[in-house]
Amino acid sequence: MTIADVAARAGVHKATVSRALNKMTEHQVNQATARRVRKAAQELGYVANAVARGLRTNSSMTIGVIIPDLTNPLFPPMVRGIEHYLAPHGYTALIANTDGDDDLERAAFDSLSGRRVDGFIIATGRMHHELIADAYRRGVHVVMLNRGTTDVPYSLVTGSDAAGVTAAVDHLVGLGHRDLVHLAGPKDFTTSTVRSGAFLAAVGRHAGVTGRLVPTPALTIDAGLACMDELLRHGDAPTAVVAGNDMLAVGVLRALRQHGLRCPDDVSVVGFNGMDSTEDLNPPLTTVQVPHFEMGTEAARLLLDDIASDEQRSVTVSLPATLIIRESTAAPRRAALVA
Amino acid sequence: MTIADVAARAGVHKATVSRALNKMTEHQVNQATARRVRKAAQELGYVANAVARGLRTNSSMTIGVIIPDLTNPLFPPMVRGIEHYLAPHGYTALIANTDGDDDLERAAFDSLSGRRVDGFIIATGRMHHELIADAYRRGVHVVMLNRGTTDVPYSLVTGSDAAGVTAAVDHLVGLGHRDLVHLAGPKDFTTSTVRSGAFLAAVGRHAGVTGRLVPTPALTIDAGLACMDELLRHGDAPTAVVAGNDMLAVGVLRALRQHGLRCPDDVSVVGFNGMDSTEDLNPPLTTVQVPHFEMGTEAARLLLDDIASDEQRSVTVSLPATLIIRESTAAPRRAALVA
DNA sequence: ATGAAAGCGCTAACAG
DNA sequence: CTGTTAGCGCTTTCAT
Repeated sequence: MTIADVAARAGVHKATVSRALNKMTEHQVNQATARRVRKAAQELGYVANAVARGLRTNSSMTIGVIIPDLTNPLFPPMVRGIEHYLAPHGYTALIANTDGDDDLERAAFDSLSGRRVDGFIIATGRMHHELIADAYRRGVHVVMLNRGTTDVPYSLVTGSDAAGVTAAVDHLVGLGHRDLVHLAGPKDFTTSTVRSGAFLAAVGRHAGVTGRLVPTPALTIDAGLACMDELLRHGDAPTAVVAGNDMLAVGVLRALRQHGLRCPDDVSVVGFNGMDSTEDLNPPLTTVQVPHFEMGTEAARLLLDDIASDEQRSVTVSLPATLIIRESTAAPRRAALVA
Repeated sequence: MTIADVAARAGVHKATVSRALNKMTEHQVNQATARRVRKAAQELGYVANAVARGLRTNSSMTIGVIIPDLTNPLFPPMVRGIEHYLAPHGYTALIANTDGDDDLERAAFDSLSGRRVDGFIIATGRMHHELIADAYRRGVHVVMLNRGTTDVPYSLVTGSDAAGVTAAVDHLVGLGHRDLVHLAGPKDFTTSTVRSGAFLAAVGRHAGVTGRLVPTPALTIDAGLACMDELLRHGDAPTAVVAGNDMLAVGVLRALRQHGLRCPDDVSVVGFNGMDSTEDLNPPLTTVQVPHFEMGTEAARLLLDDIASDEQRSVTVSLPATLIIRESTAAPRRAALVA
């Protein structure tokens, strides 16, 4: 079914059909004709060929979304947020997983470019990124999500990590903790840097409180397990740990259990991200809730605005993160003994 | 950058460029010329326009994937499996979320059809589905994933739910349970039907064991909570429940806690699906592990095969599900008292 | 208000 | 082996 079939059935020219069926141009055509055309289209079950339109208009009405790992519960809500905003605007998201692999990322980017997506939302985010610098040079529309790049002034949508970390530290100190550890995540993630800085600053505001930074090689359960295990082996354990994300926190919980320690009795743990499942962990995890869905919609809005106006703004939108207090944090026992 | 630019720079005709750059036709062109063309393309940073190619070849090299809820941990691994198979074959997935809403589903299907996807993988799955019947009539390539339709003979990829449920029941009965409940999920999901049937059959194989079927309005934490709460209020609780999925199981766990009951001491619980997080629930959940990633790759393989041969096979691939025994199941205490 | 004609970037016959 | 030509389905001037 093509536009020609509809034209034939309605007894008009192709161009008239195009005009009648297009929201922007339907006023240019006689009411009665338009109705006749729509009827014909309906009867034939005609669906406009977006590919042909794209070729002609040089716009595909699609957005490339690059995600490191869809399996990480962080990202699906963002993707939903993105689609939630795109769909009513007639856009579709092409989603590509990269497993954080540079080559796959490049391949995904090229593949999506070849498909002439109108812009990208990129939720990857090493700090230095050849790919993104390239894109910027070529004038490709991009909005960064979750993590930014320092190389290039693309717009960025994040959770307000700093505020979240600060709230976590204040909460812990308020409970009486004096020896905190922050499991910081990989050094080359901008989020890690921001959170680490906020952690140190927050700790510094409280007299008599020490805060240690422990980098982790990844943001995974295994990394959290390994790092906490290390700390425990050296008899170096703090009374409370602020994990860089919920996965690390789960790893910490496992390490504690393996060493016969209990949370929060022996060590308090705060997660980061507010994955749904944290409520049903053992114990239910105190965590910093980040508004992932809204981050997605916001990124999509920014991108579509940029595309519509064909400019490349450079704003940073930071959505509020809030501390959810559950059962993995309590007053320190060991500190009481020491005192 | 178009094919014409490359042709000019290499001093050959557009068609030659097309041939040189296309894996299928590059043998038709002189080695030296081909090298010259590739060099020119490289230097200009030429990326073939997939839209134009699609218009010409009437194939978009793109697959529509329809998912009810990306936030359900069940689906991301399937999506990754799909992409894992598609990418090396040059295909890209267009993913659409439907929230299980019929209208959104229709909208997604139409939108993807307009984009001329070469086929669909549909992971939705009410048993009767206007949309899918339509698609079948129109000769659209579809593979069903996770849940099937009874209306139309599309190929289907599932986990072997029946085997999983049977293993769960045998495990429970082996522990000494004689009174089981299966939280079955909505009646109009094929998975619910399959699991219910398997549950009854498995129970029937053991003398002196009763198995009750309790349908739930949805496969959510809240539904699990409500249904278990209901059972508990009526003093009607079994010694063990086989939940239709992990979310329901989490709900059951919460209901138990609210009634001051403990798992597995008072009631044993088995989940279904093997979401990652079930390992860190309180208590770690015994569950039936379903191979989601492989289901995704398998569905993609089936679909691409159908597309390549332009036929519509009608096979059902059922991938083995395995019982993972953790701490939410144990011998019944109450039964011992009764005996 | 409608029709005619051109062309988006590419591939596939067909010639040569 | 390479060039010529036509056309995929649509939108967009330009006429009328």
